Amino acid sequence: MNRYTPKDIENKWIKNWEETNLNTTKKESGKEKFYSLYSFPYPSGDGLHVGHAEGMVANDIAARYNRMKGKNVLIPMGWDSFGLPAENYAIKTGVPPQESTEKAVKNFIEQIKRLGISVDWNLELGAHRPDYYKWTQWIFLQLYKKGLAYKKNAPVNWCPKDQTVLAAEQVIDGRCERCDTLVEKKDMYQWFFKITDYAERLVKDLDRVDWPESTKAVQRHWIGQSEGTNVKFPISNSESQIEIFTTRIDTIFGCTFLVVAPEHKIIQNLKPQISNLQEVESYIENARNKTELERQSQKDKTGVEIKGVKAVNPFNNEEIPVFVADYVLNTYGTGAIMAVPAHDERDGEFAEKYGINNIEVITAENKKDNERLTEYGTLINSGEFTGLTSEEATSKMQSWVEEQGIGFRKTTFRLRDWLVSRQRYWGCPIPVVYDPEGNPHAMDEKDLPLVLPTDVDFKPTGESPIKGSESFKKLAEEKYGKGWYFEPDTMDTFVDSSWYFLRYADNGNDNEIFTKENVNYWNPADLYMIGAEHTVLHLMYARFFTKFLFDEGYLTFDEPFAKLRHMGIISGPDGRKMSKRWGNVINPNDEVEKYSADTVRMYEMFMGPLEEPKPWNDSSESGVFRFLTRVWDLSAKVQDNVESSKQEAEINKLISKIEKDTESLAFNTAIAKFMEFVNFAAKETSLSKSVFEIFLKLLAPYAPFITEELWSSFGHSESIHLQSWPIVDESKILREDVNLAVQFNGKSRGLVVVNPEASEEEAMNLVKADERLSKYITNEPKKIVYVKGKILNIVL
RNA sequence: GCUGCGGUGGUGGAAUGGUAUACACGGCGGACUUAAAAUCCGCUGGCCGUCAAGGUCGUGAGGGUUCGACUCCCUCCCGCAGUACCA
Repeated sequence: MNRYTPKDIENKWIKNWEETNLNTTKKESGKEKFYSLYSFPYPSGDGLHVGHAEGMVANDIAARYNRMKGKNVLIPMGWDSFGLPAENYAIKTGVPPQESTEKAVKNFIEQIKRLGISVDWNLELGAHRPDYYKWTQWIFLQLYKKGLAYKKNAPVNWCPKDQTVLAAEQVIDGRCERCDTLVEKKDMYQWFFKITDYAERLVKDLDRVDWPESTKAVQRHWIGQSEGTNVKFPISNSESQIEIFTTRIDTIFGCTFLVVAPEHKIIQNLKPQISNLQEVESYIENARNKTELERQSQKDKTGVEIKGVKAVNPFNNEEIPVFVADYVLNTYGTGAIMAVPAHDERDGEFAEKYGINNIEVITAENKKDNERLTEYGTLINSGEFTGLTSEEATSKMQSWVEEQGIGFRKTTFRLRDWLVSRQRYWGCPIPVVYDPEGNPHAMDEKDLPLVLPTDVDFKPTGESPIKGSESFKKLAEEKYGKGWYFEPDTMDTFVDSSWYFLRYADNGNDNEIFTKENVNYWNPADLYMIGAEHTVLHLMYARFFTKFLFDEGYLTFDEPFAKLRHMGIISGPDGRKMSKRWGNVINPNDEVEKYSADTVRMYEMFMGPLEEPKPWNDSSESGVFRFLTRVWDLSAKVQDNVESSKQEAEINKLISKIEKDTESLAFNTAIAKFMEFVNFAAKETSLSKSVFEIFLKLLAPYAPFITEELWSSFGHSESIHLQSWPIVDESKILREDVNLAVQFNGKSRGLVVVNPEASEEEAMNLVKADERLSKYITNEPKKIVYVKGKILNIVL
């Protein structure tokens, strides 16, 4: 028998599979479909990392398994290829992003092929290619038509280093998620998508998808649905009112002041009444200049009373002061709150500082003195509502404000509209043109794509580099007339990745974004593998787009990812996060060179549960290589006519184990079971060919190369990957005697070997006959618990 | 603080009500070899005990439910991740 030489074997089969179009997507009638989707990777110049490999291999095992199970399988790949790294590289080196991106893509494709991922490369797409972004622009136009894409002047998050605005979701702890620079607030005229229209559905429909609970929880939290009440408080001596939002209307008798956000428009309306206008205005000016981080991290609450203005509590007609304070956010609720210092931590803290009084209106049985009760309880000091529970009072008070016409029940969300403009070059151009007066006009669909110009200077200036493009200017004037110009901003790259999964099956279709037939056949994805870092942004935006296209009648489903799993983050061998800084980065292609692609695939799956974080361990990896070598060596023992009921039994048991584990993505335990089988088979003097061939089929999704080579060495001309998944033959599984654990009072004392169908009496007789066990029987058993084939517990 | 996940040998982990530690790594001992590598075989949770038979403890801690608990329930501790003035 020759030795296992993976490099030659693997390269041979990569070529062979390509030549025979093995991975071409098939859509045969009468078959179920399986869509195995890997999240749109950014084609970085550094190449594939172990996390990519982990997710892609999981997708590939699922794809190959389902193919053998007789399904039509789609496993595509594309590139989230717009974005800052390529542009920054261009600024540094002058290499156009088009060029560096295509180079990186080429490298990615080679690496993915080398891992044996059965991607259909005919369907490969890239966000940066005009044949793709034509349709990104098309979606923009559809949103625009429905009023869901709009332009407004708003204070936005501005990253001074990247020289662009950021979405709320891209600001982490007041810093730019990409470069960690402190984000500034800036008023700008920008494009938004009205994702807030979908807030309720985005929360509710999470109940329908098979996703990790943690990911759903993060999305729910981000969207932040709260049930509450809007109530209008009249202003004394004025027509104006301040509308507040509260989730605790039951505490309204304890409201001793109102607070409005510094940006609240009511302040402008009340100006003539304000006696300390200068103080109020300087506070507002001050708050405006604070960065997001400064506002968040200040420990003390600050604020100023708006003197000369009093609000009236509609429940008890008492006059209360009004403050402006930046702990109230203009972007949430109505931008104004009723403050109840006795039952809210924040209001309490503020009231203490500014000497405002406290009225307790809620009590509970076990409440201590001086304790601030923030939970529900029973109402006190609340007029006719006194004595009611918080729940009862909430419902009565809501009815009352509705009757009075001064308020209503309201569901409020934390989610804000999605700011999509970016003042950068390497992104999808926004398909909008301005007339000489500066009014925006949507482009006509037939004029798409609006192609990114190449005559630009990449240096960032705070405005899009596209502004300087002569060709862009010329194109606009030729098409629309003198003085017309294109929108120079590009779209957030998250727009590109919000719909790519819908395009694969129709990639290259220049007439429409996709055919309904294809898109609704393959989608939603049956397995979406994506890093755990993408829990809010991409997933929420993609769900929004899908729901929009569903509403527009293009899709028959409104959740894009039926089943989603994260791959656990792999840390370095030292247990630290892989980073160039620590020199602990494992490059999957180096590992392929060192051992084989099959080894890297199986090791990454064997490390631990797919979703758990886990450290890389070089010597464990060599254990997987050892396993594959043992598989290879086993083939030398294979003979045509070996009759072994034991081997038949073992392989049939293995079929159902591997099937169960593969379906539940428990790849680590599946591999352990392969190893157990090999440990068994290695002890046999000869191995039945039919048994070994079943083994190879089971292993094929995991280790596609070695199995293909051995399969072909047995004289098969058709690929192992085109074979059907083996079917368990129950009759071959031996009803062997089993070890029955024997316990006394729940303590294990030994075992007896019995037929799994043995009666309790038979089992007891065996125990009595066994000296080492019978010695424990000191008196008549009080109770005997017998579970066939598992346990015999004798209670004394 | 809140939300979610987790805590099992020297290490990665297995077992979701039934012999805790499968599988693998590492370690120890042995075979083969001039030697090494590779390969193969055996042992490998702690403690007591003659390396025996056997006993005993043991899944973060403490309680509970059960014939029986890593698994279910309660209280608490610790770690990781996300999030944070959201009214």
